[in-house]
Amino acid sequence: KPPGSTGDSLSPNLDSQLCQDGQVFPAFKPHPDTLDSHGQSWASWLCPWPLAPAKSALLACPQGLDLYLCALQSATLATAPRGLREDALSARHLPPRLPAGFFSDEKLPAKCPLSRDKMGSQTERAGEGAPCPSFSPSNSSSPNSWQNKKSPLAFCSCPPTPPNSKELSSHFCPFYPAYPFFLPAPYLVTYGSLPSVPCAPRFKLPQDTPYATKAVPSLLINVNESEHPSTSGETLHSYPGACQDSGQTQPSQSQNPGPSAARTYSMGPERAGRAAAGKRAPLGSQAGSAALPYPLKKENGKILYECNVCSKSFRQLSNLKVHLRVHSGERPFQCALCQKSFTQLAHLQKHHLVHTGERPHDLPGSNVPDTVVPGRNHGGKLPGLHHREMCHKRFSSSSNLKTHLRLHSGARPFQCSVCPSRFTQLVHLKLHLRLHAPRPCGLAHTHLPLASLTYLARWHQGALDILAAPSERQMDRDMDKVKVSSASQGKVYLPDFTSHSTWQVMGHSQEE
DNA sequence: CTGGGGAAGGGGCCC
DNA sequence: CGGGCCCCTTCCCCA
Repeated sequence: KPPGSTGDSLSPNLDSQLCQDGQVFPAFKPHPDTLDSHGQSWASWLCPWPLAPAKSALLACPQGLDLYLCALQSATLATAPRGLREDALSARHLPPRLPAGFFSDEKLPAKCPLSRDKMGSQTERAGEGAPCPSFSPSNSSSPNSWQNKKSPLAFCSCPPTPPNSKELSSHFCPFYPAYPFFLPAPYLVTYGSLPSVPCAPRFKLPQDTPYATKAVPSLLINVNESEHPSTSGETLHSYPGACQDSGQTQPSQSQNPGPSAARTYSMGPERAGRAAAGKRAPLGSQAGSAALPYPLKKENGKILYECNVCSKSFRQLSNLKVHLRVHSGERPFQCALCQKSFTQLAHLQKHHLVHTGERPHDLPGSNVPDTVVPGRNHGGKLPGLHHREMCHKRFSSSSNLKTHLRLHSGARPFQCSVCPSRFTQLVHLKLHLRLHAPRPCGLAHTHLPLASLTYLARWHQGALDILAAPSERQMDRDMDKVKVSSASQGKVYLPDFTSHSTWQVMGHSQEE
C-alpha cells in the first residue's frame, strides 16, 4: 500500500484486477483463494502500477529499489502446461494469512526455498513499500531447489539480478502461488524508461527450431587450419566466389582458390550473425552483384548508377556494387584471426593492422620506427599543442592521424553555436550540445522505489487538479517548488499537499 | 559530469 | 576491380 493511502486502491481511476477462474478481484484485496507461501499474503504487495494506463493489467511490485512490472494474462487450467497445472491445483486452495504451523509441511509445496520465518523476517522498509518475497537459491537450505523442480517458476521469466543492485541477489517471482497466471516477460522498470532492462530469456529455443541461429561453416580457407584460427598464422586466402548469402552458401572444396589466391587477406562469407543482418534486407540471392538492374541516369552527360534501394547515385558501377553490400548485408572480406567480416577489402586491410600492431601513419617528419606503438604519450594534454617534434605517436588510420594533427595545429573546427566552445572532434561537440538542450525531466533516469512512484502519481494527479482548478495558487506555487534531481543523491523532493509548507524527501539513492 | 584523446569500423570517392 | 584515401561515426578510456 502506498504511504498515506487509506483505501484499498491507490487510485480509484485505476482498474487493475486479478482474474482467476472467471472471477474478478481487486488487485489490492487479498484473494481468499491464494497461498501465503512467502510469509505474507502476496496480494498485499500486489498493486497496480500507478502510472500505468487505466484498465491496465500491469502489476508492480517493489523489490528494494527496483520495481518489477508484470502483466497478467488469464488462462484456464486446462490450457496450462501440465506442471503448472499441478502446482496451481496444489496451491490455489490454500487460504492466505493463516498462522504459522497451520499448514502441515506437506501441504506447503517446497517451491520457495526460504523458510516462512525467513520470509516473514523481511521487514518493510519505510517509504519503499512492502518488500517482495525473494528467492535465494544460494541461501536455501532446502535440497529441493526450486530451479530444478517442475514448478511454475519454470515458466516465470524472472528478472535478472541487476548488476547494480546489491539487494536483489535473488530471483523474484511474485505470482508463483497464484496460478493460473501466465507471465509474459517482466521488465525491471526504471521510471521514465519503460522498459529499460528486458528480462533475460530463461529459455532457449531448441537447436532444431527454425529460429535457432545456425552456425554457418566458415568458408575461410586457412593454411594449416587448426582449431583456433588465431593460431593458424596470418596467411589467408582470398575467396573469389564468396556469396553474400552465407546462410545458404555451402562450403565447397571446389571453391578453394588455390595457391594463386594466396594473399594476406581472406574473402569469405559473412559470419552467421551477419547473415541474419543481411536477411533483414533481402534483395535476392544475388543482391549486391551484377544481377541487380541498375537504373541509369545521366548527369552532365555522364551515366549515374542509382541504387534501387536508397536511390543513391554513383558515377561508377563498381561503387554501386560496393554500396549494395550495405543493403544486402554482404560482407565478403573476413578476417581469419577474429572472424570479423567487412564489406570492403580496404576495411579488412585496415582492420588487419589491429592484429599486426602496425601503424603506418605517423606525423610528418617523424622518424620513429614503425614498430613503436606508444601509448597515451600526451598524458591527456598537449601543452601548447605545438609540440610536433615531441610527439611520436603513430596511427593505424590516416583519419585518426588527421584528428590528432588538430591537436598540434590547434585547429578546433567544431564550434558550438550556443557558446564559444570549440572542439577538435564532432562527437565532442555533440556531447557538449547536450548541455544546452533542455532537460524535461530529471527523473528519467532515476531509480525510484514504488513509494516514490506512488507520490509521483499523486504529484501528477495534483498537477491535473491544478489545471482543473487554477485558483489554487498556493498549490501552484508548491508545484513550482518541486525539485526532482537525480544529482541530489537520488532524493526526490515533493511538496506536501496537505500542509503546503513542508517538503518531503521521497527518494533515496541506490547508495543509501 | 564534462571535456578530451584515441581506436576502430563503415561508407564513399577517386585513381 | 583493386587499392588508397577521406570523412564520418561510435565506442572506450582517461583527466
